Amino acid sequence: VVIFSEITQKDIAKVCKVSRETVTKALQDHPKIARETKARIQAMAEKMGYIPNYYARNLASKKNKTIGIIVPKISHSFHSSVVELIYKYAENHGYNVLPMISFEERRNEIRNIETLMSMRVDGIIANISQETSDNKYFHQLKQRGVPLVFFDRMIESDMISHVATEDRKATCEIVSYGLSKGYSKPAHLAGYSNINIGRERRNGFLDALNKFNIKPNPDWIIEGGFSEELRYENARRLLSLKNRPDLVFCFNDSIAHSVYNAAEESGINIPGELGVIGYGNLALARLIRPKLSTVDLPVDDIARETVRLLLRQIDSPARNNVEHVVLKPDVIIRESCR
Amino acid sequence: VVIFSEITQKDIAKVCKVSRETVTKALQDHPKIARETKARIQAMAEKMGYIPNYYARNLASKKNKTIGIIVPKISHSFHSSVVELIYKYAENHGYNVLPMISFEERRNEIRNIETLMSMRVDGIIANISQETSDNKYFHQLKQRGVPLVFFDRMIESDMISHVATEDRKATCEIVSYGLSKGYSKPAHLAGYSNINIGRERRNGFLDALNKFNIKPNPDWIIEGGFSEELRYENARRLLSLKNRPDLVFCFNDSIAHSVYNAAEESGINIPGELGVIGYGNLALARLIRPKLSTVDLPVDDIARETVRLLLRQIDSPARNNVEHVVLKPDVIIRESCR
DNA sequence: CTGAAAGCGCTTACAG
DNA sequence: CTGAAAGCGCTTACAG
Repeated sequence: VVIFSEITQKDIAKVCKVSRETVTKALQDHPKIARETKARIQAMAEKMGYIPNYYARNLASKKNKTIGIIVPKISHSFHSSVVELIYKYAENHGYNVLPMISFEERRNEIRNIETLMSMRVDGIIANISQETSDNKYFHQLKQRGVPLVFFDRMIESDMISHVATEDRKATCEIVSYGLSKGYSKPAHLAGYSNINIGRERRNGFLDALNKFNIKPNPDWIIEGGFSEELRYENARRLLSLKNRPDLVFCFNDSIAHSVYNAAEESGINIPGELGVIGYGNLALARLIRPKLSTVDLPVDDIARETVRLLLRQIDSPARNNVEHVVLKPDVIIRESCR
Repeated sequence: VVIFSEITQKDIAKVCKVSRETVTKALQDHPKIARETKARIQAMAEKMGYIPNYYARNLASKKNKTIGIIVPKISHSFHSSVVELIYKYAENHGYNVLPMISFEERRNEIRNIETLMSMRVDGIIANISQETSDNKYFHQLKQRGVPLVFFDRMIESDMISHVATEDRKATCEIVSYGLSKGYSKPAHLAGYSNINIGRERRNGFLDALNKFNIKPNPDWIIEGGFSEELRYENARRLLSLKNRPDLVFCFNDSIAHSVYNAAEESGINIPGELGVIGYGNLALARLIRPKLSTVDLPVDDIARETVRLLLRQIDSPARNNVEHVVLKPDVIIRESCR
């Protein structure tokens, strides 16, 4: 049986011989409706397969209990994990969540913002695309009074809450560890410096060099290139330099993995001739040999704090409560530099 | 500046000194509005920061151009990849997509279905939870005329379109390969048999045994247990049997990885004393040693076909066009059984 | 305890 | 080319 026409409260009202409004109230378990009437109406609604119209309800009530998440990708374990956790935490607080993907393109990100605005979501959580280099559109959100929290990738701002990690410090720590093990020619396969995480990790790297009185060699710092091909190409380029570095700090573990491949190709031994350090502690870090030293991000804390900051803004919209949470990542020493 | 009140078409109409309806039409670039008026209204809307109300628009127009996706998880690379690709393909066809997560619980899955129904989405794509053993709620969707397509995990039905893979055949092929290499005591760490993929892979395993005239040993078939702990426990249990199998076909690559760990623990050599076969071709399959023989799923094809079947139902709702697409996975022989 | 009134913001024929 | 009318399905005070 195909039910062609949509069943509305009006239909139920007609069958139950009450007014439309009574149906509304019975369905929301309103205290002022007679128990018997309520039961009758609810049973009938169930029987008729009534499902409330989300749009009509939200339009009339002006409540939606919905938050949006914008991420550049979900097919990466960090992103999918955080999105899943945010989804879970937000749902536990009674919110629907709408995940949107920007595919690392600013154009899509803007479209996502607009879609979520048009949906009048109660708040937005965002992790910016690689192409994003200002907060123009996100600031508009704030101007309209839409609660907003950044996590991970962001353009830092006094106006916008965020949950970040101490990347600079963790990087300095792990690179210092490497340098303390006797490596003296450090290179960096870097992230984009327009985005906080690229910049922080780069600065942490430079901090460590500074601590060891090593002058950074510009030839040994290569920015960008995250596709499999580009990662490999950058690694090869680095390793085929006639003045070759003996330690590589990589912006993320995938890049580190490409360095492994390029090193194997060139017959360079890790960690003997080349130390390698990653970032992110992907599953692969424990699987590749030698096991990769890297930095572990507190995924669960990031998700939980992000939701907490957002709900706080939603619950007390009057106060302009911008909060910046900075979480501590874990340095994980394995076998790839010693 | 915080914009407290929402800007509506009425506001624009007042400023532009035209009627509300004219604003509507100007904004949708209606051909019957004077070019000059249109431009004036559009400019003003832009200037005032007008963003249409999604709910009002959908309620009034009865169009939404939105599809929902329900998956049990996104923090697994197969799921996150397929969801991301479906998202992309659907978006390319002009659809918004709403991904929802059931967290492997039927209760959540039902709630997701209801939410999407209340949103009157144009169609739903689903990958069922581990707890789901009938199509009761999904059939209701069909009864209401909501286009629906299953992919990967599903309860097969003549009433519901789906995109599946030839798991049984691929499994038989790869297990036969293992048996042809001299292993003779095959075990199976199996998926749940209430769901197609668990059943198909188990049947493929049995087909292969049958081909080689090997009687399945019930002690060597263990069903379920997907958490890291349970996987490891099952693997240990299997390997500590006094009559130990010499080949294990695993429902997925993660389980195979646990078998590696358990084997290492017990000093059992792979592939010498124990052959291991996985399923899914996760990134880890190439990273662990020996490299894992496994079956690769055509993720991109799955996503594309799923979207295609759904759009077909949306575009011609009158016909009851149930279609079943079955895609061919690739057997990938590496080093874990020989 | 029940219902009539007013409205949410937008769209779609229709008339002029 | 522009606007008045009717409506989408639901909710929220308010009156009785």
